[in-house]
Amino acid sequence: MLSQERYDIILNLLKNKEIVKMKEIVDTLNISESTIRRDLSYLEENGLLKRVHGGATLPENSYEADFNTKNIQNKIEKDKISEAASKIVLDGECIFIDAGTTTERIIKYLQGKNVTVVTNGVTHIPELMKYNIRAYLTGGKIKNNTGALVGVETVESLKKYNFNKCFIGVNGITPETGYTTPDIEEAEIKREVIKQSQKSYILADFNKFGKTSFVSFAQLKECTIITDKLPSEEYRKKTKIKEC
Amino acid sequence: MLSQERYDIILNLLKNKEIVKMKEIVDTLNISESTIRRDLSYLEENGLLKRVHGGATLPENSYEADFNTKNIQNKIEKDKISEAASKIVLDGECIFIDAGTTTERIIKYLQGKNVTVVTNGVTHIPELMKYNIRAYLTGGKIKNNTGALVGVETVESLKKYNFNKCFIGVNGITPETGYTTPDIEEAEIKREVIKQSQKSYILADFNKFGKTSFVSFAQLKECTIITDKLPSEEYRKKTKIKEC
DNA sequence: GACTGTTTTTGATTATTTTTGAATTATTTT
DNA sequence: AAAATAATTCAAAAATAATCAAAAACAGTC
Repeated sequence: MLSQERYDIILNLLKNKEIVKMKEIVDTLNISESTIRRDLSYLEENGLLKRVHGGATLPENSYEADFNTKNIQNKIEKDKISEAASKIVLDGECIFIDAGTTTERIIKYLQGKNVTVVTNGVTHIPELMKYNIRAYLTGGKIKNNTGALVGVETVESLKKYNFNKCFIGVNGITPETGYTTPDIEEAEIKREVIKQSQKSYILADFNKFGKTSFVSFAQLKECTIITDKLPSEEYRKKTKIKEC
Repeated sequence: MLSQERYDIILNLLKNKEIVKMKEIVDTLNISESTIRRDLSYLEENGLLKRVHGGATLPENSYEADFNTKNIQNKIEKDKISEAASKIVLDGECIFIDAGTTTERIIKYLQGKNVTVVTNGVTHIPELMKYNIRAYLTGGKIKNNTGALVGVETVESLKKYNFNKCFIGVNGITPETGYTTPDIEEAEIKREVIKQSQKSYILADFNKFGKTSFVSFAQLKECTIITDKLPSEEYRKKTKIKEC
C-alpha cells in the first residue's frame, strides 16, 4: 500500500469523525503502529491534522471546504504556496488577505512580523487573533456559505485603504479570460482590492491553470501569480510568475 | 477514550446547562474523578470553562467584572434578559447587536425570525451563521482581547445604517453618570449606534445598577433598560425600564 | 533482463514519556 | 466539627519515541 493511499484513508476517517483513535486506524489499515505514527507525524507537519495522545484530530482551523480536496499532495503544495506568499511580505507593510482557505494559510506564516492585515474573510479572524496580528475587517454582508464579507458596504469600505500588497484566491486562470471565480459578489471585491493595491498576488495551485470559472475579475498581467508548478511557457510571457 | 473526546463531552454538558456537577461528569463519562479534575484544570487553563467547587461553569469575560461567578441564578437571569430582548424585535426589523457576551445570547432567540442584524462583535458570527440570520458586520479594527470591531472605520460604517432597535451591553449604570463602560473605543461605537437607532435598549442584570465604569456613552433617558430586577424607584423615574 | 549496491520503507523491539486511578493529605463548605 | 470536595503523590498501564534489522523499491552497470 502506498503511503499516499494511507494518507487519504486516514484523513477520510478524520473528515467524518473529527477525531480518530490509533486503534481505529490500525484496524482499518492493518498496518503497524510504527508506520501509522510516522504517517501522522507527516500529516501533522503539513497541517492536515493535529496529533493527540492516542490518535489525531482535525487541525484547529480547518474549514470543511478544504477537506473536499482529495489529493493530499495538493494540500501540501497549497501550504508551500502560502508560505512563499508570506515571505514576500515586508516589515511594516499593510496587506489585504482575501477570504478563502488557500489565503487563510498565509496567516500562520505572518507570526511575529510587523504587518497590518485587512481582510473580508470572517473565518480568518480566529487565526489572526491567535497570532496577535494587527487586523482590520471590511464591513459588509456575511455570506452564509463562505463567511466572506461582500456587497456595497464592503466595496465602500475597501476604498479607504491602500495596500502594499494583496493576496487573492482564484478558481480559474486562462490567458483569454484572465482570473476567474464562481461568485459575482466576491469577484467585485477582488476587483476593488486589486485597484487599491500597489502589487497584487494570485495564489493558485497548478491545476487552476487552463480552467475558467463564471466571473472574470482581472487580466493576467494585472497580478503576479504565486504557484507551485507552471503548466506552460505561455503564461510566463503574459505575466510575472513566482514559483516555489 | 481520548482526552480530546472527554473535553468535547464535558464542554457539551456545559453548553446546555451553564453549570455542571462533578457527579454528572463522572456518571456520563465513567471515568475516575482524578482524571476529570485534571481535564477541568486543563480546560480552565485554556479559558474554556471556569472551575467552581463541585463542578464547573461557563467562563466569564475576564474584563467584564462579574462578581457573582458562583451564582448560577445570575446566569439564568442573564439569559432571561436576552430572551426578553429578543421578544421586542418585530418581524422585518433591522437591529444592531453590540459586541459582548450578554448581547450574544439574544441571537439564539432570533431563530426563525425575519430580521436583519448588524453587529460589531466578531464572536457573534458563528452564532449568526448557525441560525442562518441575515447579518452585516461593521468594518473596523479587531480588538484582540474582546473581538469587538472598533475605531474610525467602525463609526463611519455605522453612519450608513438606520436601525429600528439596538441592544447594547453595559458595565455600570447610575443616575449621575448614565451608562458606562471601561473601554473608550467601544464607548464611541455605542454612542454612534444609539444615534442611528429609533429605539435603544440596554441589557443589564441588576448588579450593574449603582456602579460606574470609566467612560459614559449615554444618559439614562436615552435608552430603555432591560433588566431582571430593579434596585430602586429612582431609576424608573429617569428612564423606561422593562423588567422580566 | 539479471546483478549489485544504495536508499527508502516497514515492523518488531526496547526505552521513554504520558496518562490514569487509587490512596493520602489538604482545603473548603455546611 | 463533620462532610464534601480538591490537590498531591505514586505506581501501574497505556501510548509514544527511538533504535535497528529485514524487506522493498530504486538506480546504475553490465
